[in-house]
Amino acid sequence: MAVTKHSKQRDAIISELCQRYDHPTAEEIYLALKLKMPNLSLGTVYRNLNMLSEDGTIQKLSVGGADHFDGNAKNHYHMLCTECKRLYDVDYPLLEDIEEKAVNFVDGQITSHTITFIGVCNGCLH
Amino acid sequence: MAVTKHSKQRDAIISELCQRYDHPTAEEIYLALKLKMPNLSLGTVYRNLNMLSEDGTIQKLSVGGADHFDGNAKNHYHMLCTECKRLYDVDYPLLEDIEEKAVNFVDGQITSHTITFIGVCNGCLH
DNA sequence: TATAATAACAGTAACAATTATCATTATTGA
DNA sequence: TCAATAATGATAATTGTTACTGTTATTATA
Repeated sequence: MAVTKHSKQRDAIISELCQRYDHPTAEEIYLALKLKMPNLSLGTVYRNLNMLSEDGTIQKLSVGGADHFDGNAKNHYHMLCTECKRLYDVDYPLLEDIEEKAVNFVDGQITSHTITFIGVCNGCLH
Repeated sequence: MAVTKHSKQRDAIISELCQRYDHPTAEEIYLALKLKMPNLSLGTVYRNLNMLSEDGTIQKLSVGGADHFDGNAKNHYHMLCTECKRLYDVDYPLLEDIEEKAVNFVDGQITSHTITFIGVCNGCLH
């Protein structure tokens, strides 16, 4: 079902997600908001994150383990640290033409693409 | 723990995975092999797939929902159909230098990268 | 080729992440 | 203001995966 009505919970979820750059999981958002909205429900967080990512308002990132969410809906790339499992933004310039080029290697239509770099972050190297 | 001894189950799992190009989930491999090995255990399939992917013998692909596995351990790209959720190989040429270039945008070391095209496959378009 | 050490197994329980259900509450348009 | 219904909270159910345990199979060595 598409997003139609407003709700304080949804606004809080979006606001929380857009204020942070650590690509939290549903539970991490839930725990953060629970402090200010003690009777927020985890199901509500999941429901909203899924609706919003289907809307294209936010992004869902699946990299193994729990799903992460990104308040920045514009396509950009990520790095996954194999040690701490954290996801970082990578400001590598968008490969504008990669989708058109890839069409030649694909039986179907391409609507977007993701790039994830795998490695170890500086925090974990030291 | 690393792979040391041999087993018929492990050989069957590798063989099954290398014979097919549909990047099956653990359960799909289990169901396929169960026909010939009726007392194969799902836990054995998971255990072996995880060990083998840590070894670098195979690849684990996390794209949301259940993990998929790829018998081709060489880096290559994939396309995810948003309709049928199937994963396809994309023979797009490897971006050989993208990791070196990305280092400038990352706080850490990069060991590999993945690219996933998102779209709708021909089967689902018709 | 027997044997001892132990990796790998099957079966099952436990766990974690996510989704579904349902009665109640909040939002919205008329 | 009120009716329609989207959204919520609480909880149950489901799904995907891992951990545990006693047994079996593999392997190296005698």
